[in-house]
Amino acid sequence: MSNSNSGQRRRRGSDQPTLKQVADTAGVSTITVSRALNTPERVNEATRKRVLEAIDQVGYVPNLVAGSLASASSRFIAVIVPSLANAVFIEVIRSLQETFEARGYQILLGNTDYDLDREYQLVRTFLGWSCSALVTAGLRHSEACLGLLGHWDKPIMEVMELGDALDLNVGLDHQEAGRCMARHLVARGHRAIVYVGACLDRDYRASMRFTGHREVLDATGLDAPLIELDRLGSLAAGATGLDQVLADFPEARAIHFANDDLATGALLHAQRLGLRVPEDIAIAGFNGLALGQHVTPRLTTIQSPRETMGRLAAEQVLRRLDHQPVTQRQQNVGFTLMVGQST
Amino acid sequence: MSNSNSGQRRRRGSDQPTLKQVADTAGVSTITVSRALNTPERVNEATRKRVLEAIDQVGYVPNLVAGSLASASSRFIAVIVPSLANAVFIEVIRSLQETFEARGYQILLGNTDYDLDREYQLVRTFLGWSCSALVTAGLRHSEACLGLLGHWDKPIMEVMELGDALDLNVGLDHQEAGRCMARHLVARGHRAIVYVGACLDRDYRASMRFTGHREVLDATGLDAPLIELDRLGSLAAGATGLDQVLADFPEARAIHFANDDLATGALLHAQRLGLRVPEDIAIAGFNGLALGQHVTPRLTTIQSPRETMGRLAAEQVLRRLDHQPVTQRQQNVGFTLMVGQST
DNA sequence: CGCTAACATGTTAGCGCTAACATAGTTCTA
DNA sequence: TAGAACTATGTTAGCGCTAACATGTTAGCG
Repeated sequence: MSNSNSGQRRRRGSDQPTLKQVADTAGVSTITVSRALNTPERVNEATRKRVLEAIDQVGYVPNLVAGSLASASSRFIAVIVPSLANAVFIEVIRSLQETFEARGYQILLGNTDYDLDREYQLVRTFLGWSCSALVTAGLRHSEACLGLLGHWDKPIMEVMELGDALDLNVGLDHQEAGRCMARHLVARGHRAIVYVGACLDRDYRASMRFTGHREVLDATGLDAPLIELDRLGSLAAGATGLDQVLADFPEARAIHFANDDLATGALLHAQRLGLRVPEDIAIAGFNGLALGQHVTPRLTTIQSPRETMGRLAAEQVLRRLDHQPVTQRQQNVGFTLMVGQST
Repeated sequence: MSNSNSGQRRRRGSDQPTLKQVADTAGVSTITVSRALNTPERVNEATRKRVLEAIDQVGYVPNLVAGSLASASSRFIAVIVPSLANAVFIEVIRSLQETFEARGYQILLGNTDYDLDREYQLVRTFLGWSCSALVTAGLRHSEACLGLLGHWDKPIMEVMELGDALDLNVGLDHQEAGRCMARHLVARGHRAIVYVGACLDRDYRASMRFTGHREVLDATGLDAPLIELDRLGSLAAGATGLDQVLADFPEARAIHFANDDLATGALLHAQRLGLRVPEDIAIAGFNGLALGQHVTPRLTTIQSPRETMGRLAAEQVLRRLDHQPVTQRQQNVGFTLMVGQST
């Protein structure tokens, strides 16, 4: 029996004002308040005004959790990157964030630390939050992760590189970028060229660039020695890289670094060692970070359009969320060789 | 009348498996499945195993939105910073994220772009997500924002600086840091010292450092000229800053920059101009970014313990969330003067 | 003036989960 | 050996909101 009052359970929940209280204050029903907030064009202007006043009056803050449960979707966009230590991802995140936030979406940031199992866990968690879309850096995923995403019917955007994508794809051709820089070095007359990467098994985009690099050197009849550092790209690692090249390949006259952090670290280290760049050793990087453009000699590098990549990716996803047709599921943002004085 | 079948409403919601289906498969009630996931120690081991198998079997992914609504709290931690362009905040975010993620909390990142109104909007949104705690960079908030937070009963952590905090506080004394560097420059024998900042109205911590700087110069009987750049700290802005000092204060022999980006930009620009550092002009920064430690001459700067700050802040919040007593509501993480060759 | 369409608002029934209370079985204590 | 204390699991009632359907009201039309 419903023992009407005595045996009542204590309520939980926050003691924040709810839609109901706003509705009572404004003298309308809860759904009208809901509509005044979410689809204002469907509510008479006078009513809407009354509702907004009531909201102010009672100090109402919408409970987005409840809204998301009822509508089975949140205004979250899951963004998964392999690292927050790398400026490249930060810049992509920043431009994704700007574009999404302007449209009322909130980014949910996940960091895999280059571990596909962690990616799977993050995807699981994010699916649990009823995200509106997923943006992930890279095309490689675990089987388990693919299993989850296979059932999912919301937009999936894979950024950074181009290839066989699950859904949407915005990026650039890393192998071609590697070829491009190798061609430049060869054209400069260099013959003894070393490629220096950091953790290429994890940063597989850098290893794709090495593949392109090697193709060109092979075709030119040159050796393509590789030095792999066991810690991720940083200025300090770049200095170590230079030392290692000098020790292992004293004949080397040019170094193609996997990224600008390494290259700049090496360049600054060369200064400390009293080596002339590019006369004694030429140095090239990849990414086009501000850093490399401020050192003397200016770093030769490849500019990856990170802002553009983030913005385009976000716009593409937003288009899909607006049910507008997406004409190009894959977009190549390209890259630009920036010839500095370091080669 | 309840027309039992014909007039049924169509359901919405995702077609994902729910707790109920797991429960049926495992032959237990939903609450047991819930407990097996959230408080496993309260479920018999054999039962728990059966439940976990059922979860695998049906491919269940917990709906965290529903869970949060029912429990009136999510495992979100709101983190609000003024900028993602500044490496300092990125590093703090990274160490917050590591510490929180290890304990199963997810960061909800907000970027105010140094705008207190945007901070208010972000706080509103985040409260709507039933966050477990709020971490914010800085002690300054709008009235409206304080109004919202006043009612809120969950942990609030203010990081970066020290002062009159709402709840918890981990940071350093920026005014003292400014004094420290000014003392160093004076001790080095410099008399004509210029402070160069960027958007000091927004980056008010930098202006606190200037206040400390001026105090010391005042006490020494020296002028404390200030140059303020109208764009945020970057290498390029630092170069501009140096140019401006050379133009406006040709007698200047030392520049105290508001941060390392500016200082390093100026240092690299000095190299391009053929100026000797520190003989022609001494340069000092603030933050202790890796960058400044790799240039030649090595930058004199103040190391702010950003990793420590993030970790301590997160640990303090976690302690509060675990209902453990928090002994120190305010923690000073201090700073270290790092004397390089640039002064 | 009756009909339809468009608009404005309301009623109802959950979304999927967990807090609170309830109940059974088991171990321990006096 | 009664019953207190503990363990393991279940039942019930929402959390606060919105989709779907329902109803009322006004405008437009021949």
